Amino acid sequence: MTKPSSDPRHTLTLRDVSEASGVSEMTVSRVLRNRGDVSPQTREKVLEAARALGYVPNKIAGALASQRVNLVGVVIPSLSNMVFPEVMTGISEVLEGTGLQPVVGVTNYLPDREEKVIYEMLSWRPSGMIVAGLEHSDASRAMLRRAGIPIVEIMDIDGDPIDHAVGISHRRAGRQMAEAIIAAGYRRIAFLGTQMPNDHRARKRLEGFEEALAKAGLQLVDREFYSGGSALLKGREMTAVVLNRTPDVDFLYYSNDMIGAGGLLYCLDKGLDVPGRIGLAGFNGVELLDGLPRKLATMDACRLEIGRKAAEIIAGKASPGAKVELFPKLEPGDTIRPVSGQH
Amino acid sequence: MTKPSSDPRHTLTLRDVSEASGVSEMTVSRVLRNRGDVSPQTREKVLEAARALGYVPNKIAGALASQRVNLVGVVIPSLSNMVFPEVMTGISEVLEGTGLQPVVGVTNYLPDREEKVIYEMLSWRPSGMIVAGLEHSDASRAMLRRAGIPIVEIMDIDGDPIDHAVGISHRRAGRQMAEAIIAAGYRRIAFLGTQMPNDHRARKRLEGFEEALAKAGLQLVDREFYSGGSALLKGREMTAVVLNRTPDVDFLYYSNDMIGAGGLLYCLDKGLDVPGRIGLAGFNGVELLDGLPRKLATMDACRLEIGRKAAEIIAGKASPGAKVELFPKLEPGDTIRPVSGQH
DNA sequence: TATCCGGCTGTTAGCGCTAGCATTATCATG
DNA sequence: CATGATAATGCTAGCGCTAACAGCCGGATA
Repeated sequence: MTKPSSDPRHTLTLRDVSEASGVSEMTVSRVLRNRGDVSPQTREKVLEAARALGYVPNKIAGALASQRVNLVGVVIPSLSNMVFPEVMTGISEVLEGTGLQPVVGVTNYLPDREEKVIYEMLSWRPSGMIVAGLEHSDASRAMLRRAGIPIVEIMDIDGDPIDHAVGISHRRAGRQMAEAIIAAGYRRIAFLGTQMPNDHRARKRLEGFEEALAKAGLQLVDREFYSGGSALLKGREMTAVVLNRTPDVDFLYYSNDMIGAGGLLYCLDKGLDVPGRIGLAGFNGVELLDGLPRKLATMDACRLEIGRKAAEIIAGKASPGAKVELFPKLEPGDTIRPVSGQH
Repeated sequence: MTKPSSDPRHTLTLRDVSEASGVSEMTVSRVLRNRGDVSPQTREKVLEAARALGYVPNKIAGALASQRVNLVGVVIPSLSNMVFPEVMTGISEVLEGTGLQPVVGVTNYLPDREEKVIYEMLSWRPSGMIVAGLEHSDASRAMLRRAGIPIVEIMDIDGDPIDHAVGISHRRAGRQMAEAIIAAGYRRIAFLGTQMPNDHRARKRLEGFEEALAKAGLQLVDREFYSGGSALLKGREMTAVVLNRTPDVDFLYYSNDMIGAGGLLYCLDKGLDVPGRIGLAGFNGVELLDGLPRKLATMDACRLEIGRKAAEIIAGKASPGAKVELFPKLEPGDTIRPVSGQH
């Protein structure tokens, strides 16, 4: 009968380490978790044995026994649009020191997928969940509510959170941008954006935007939607379409910076006077814009801060009211002309 | 004594569902996992009860009991550079139907962090691991080797894999690009790239590049490095520096497309004749380039395909030799002039 | 009628670990 | 020297689930 330690294919357990170091499993467990009193000599012996064997603790068993899982589920719609990676950065930063670890799930803006992702995550019994947006299926909401863990919905605060919410008001952001555009004297304004029925935040921005236009007696003179493909290229194409269809348009409001950047490059290519003849604005405040020939007007979505605040709530470092509202700053860049009469 | 089901704060277990539906826990388990024979009536009853209670299975316990975990660890250096999200897409696509689920860990190009991430992941006993790159600490390699699960190292094949490797030869990619540049008649060539000691793939490309230059009796006339910040902006800045320091440079080879794009925008701003007076090339083949005023020369890194192939190996759908080499295609775009004498 | 078979359900025994004690060794105190 | 305090270690009993097998039942077979 070969001893387990002599079989390199055997999966190591605490028992192996305990046998190798001549102490009980419990003591090994204590050493490996840095919990409870263990004499320095014993500690050293155990650590030595664990290292020599190449033992990696089994968190599955540990989590089951201790009823504690150091995981935080993060459910977001996409990784490829530059906005969520930055949210993740904020989350990781804060979670770093807490022993908590983020686990990401991606929904591709599909409610069904979101439901599945949430179900999967909850089945690992995480210590908390961070979910993008306030719009979820009834089943998703019910699961999250029942889970008995802190839930933070992020990015948006225009709605009723399940537990906590950290974000900005996209409706207000749209309104603000519209007001700035109107104040700058633009009147024939078009919207260019994603054709995603489930991008609720883009939708709310547009609603706020149109609301403010209406208040000024205006309405959109054109609108164009896209889905899929290279955003920069799509921005060019849509801009071409709109400029062709509505030649006298004097402002292009994009639902995100990436297509806005494409539009800007197109306008510059065509030799249009920006921001004199035509103005442009996007949304998000992505780093990319810094490298453009001209800085696109945009609004920062407070992504890093949202990630941080959400993680703080999960980590119990902050115990705020249900909603935490952040306030994006409008950055006029070089693509909105200065307000007439005060330059 | 209140029954558990009457306490909304009680965490649900199989037992609750079993009591609610009047069958044994085992049968509930079978229904919920779709395994084994269960009569349609019983199945319906159980499903009904589970739904009514809002029961979410506990995978921790399930995994411990069955010794199977449907997780695949994916360890990558970064999420913010457009390349890994696409790899993830490939992985997810293939894993979709297999019941396996990817879990991402990010190392920020730090070997220490990589070691920690791998350790954490292995402690969840995943069914397989996909790790970017071939360079790891001894401890990391040992852990992976010991884990007794399929390991796939991706992106790079210039080296010795622990188990499997799927990727391209970055050395060869660098060489190929150099050859194309030389063939096009450029002679005063500069390199602009990341100052990351641990971006081994960028390093290998540069090595291959210089090797091919040397073979043609050439060497770099200038080089410039950066770290951090907005890549597009950095591309502009570095390009300005190089053009200023080495005015007669006639080709700029960038370590990635993003800084290459910045450089391209800068050159166009300055009214330089691209690709006549000066040529440019990047690396990766990111979508972004499609929207630029001129298409940057680049080499596709086969990201999607790498993700797919790696996932197939993990899922056991493919059982290839140790290494799977993919071959990137050089896309000359509009920033390398046509080879003299054959236009 | 005895036997077997396949469909369905239940029972038993852990998976590898940790909470919560119980136990022992060590030592200062009165 | 008994006593109690403290530090170090071990034991027991699960955590919630599933593999493996055992049992039961009705019907077909010989």
